[in-house]
Amino acid sequence: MKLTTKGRYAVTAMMDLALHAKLDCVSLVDVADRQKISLAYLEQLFRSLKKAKLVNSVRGAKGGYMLAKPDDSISLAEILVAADEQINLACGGMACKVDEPCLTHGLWTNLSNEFYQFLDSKSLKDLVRSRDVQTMATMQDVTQIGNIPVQISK
Amino acid sequence: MKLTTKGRYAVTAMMDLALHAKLDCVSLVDVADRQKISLAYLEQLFRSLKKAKLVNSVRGAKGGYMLAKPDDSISLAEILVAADEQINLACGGMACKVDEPCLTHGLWTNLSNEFYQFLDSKSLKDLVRSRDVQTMATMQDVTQIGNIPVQISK
DNA sequence: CGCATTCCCGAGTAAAACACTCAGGTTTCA
DNA sequence: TGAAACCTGAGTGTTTTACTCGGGAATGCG
Repeated sequence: MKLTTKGRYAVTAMMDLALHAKLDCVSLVDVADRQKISLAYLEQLFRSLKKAKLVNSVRGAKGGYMLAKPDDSISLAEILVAADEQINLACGGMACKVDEPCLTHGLWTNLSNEFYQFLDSKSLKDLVRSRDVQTMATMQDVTQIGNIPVQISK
Repeated sequence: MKLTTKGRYAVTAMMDLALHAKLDCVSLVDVADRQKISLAYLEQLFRSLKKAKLVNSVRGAKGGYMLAKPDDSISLAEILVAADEQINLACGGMACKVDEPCLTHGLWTNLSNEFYQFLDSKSLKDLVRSRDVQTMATMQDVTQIGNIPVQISK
């Protein structure tokens, strides 16, 4: 009943993209820097996100990643699933057979479904819009100015 | 985002108690048998459930366990928490400090709370009442007759 | 051209969590 | 007395997690 850091990082990184990759693509170095996530780990993570068609990539110098879809059509559930974070509380294997399911089998599948619906109803846009995310984001940008003095204008 | 078997077993076992320990206490041997769970593991599990005051125990021969409270005042959340199943999606340690929380910090705490409320709104009584649980339970009882020919009457 | 930058990829690995098991002890009923 | 049950701490193999590492391939820039 807990989230892996992979899932958490995936959401964080996607929010970072939503905040910074409006016009241009963003390099993972920047994301890693802003969100304090290991670069190598992020690269691995973005492989999954790309495979799930949530981000597009631009290779080579000045390359990076950007959202593959508008932020209001990417759900929290999608991101988590892309990061191997299966939203499935159901009983795996063990004594729970198809012909003789365990007492709680139905319970877990129902809960999983309900929970999935819930997470699927939250879009990346919703997340990014919240007040505290906005203030956090500007704080991170301010800190960034020291490192990257050029503001994106074009 | 997945449940441990410990949490699942805890709920299953509590449902078993709710179904069978109406008047008398039920031994873990019976529960283990009906629900196909290792006895030793169940014993360990019931330590936690007892510590959480969800069950009472009767020691010695003819002993066993019973619910410590009426089934409509035990929630799914309580059971899961008792089984060390923390309902907490929040970011643990890492780069997320109190003075400088990560972008998603608020998000996870909110989600955790919502999810907890949800699980806390489901009582053991609700779970046990569902149609498929009832049919499963009677099936298990029928299978039991071979092993324990005496029906509890008093 | 060449070289820094960036994405891309497979594999490896230390540490933690999980899902148990075991060996013994204590209490109680018959 | 002895079997049945709860009680307890410790141990252990397996799996998962959360990374790291070494190298490769594409691309922009001077």
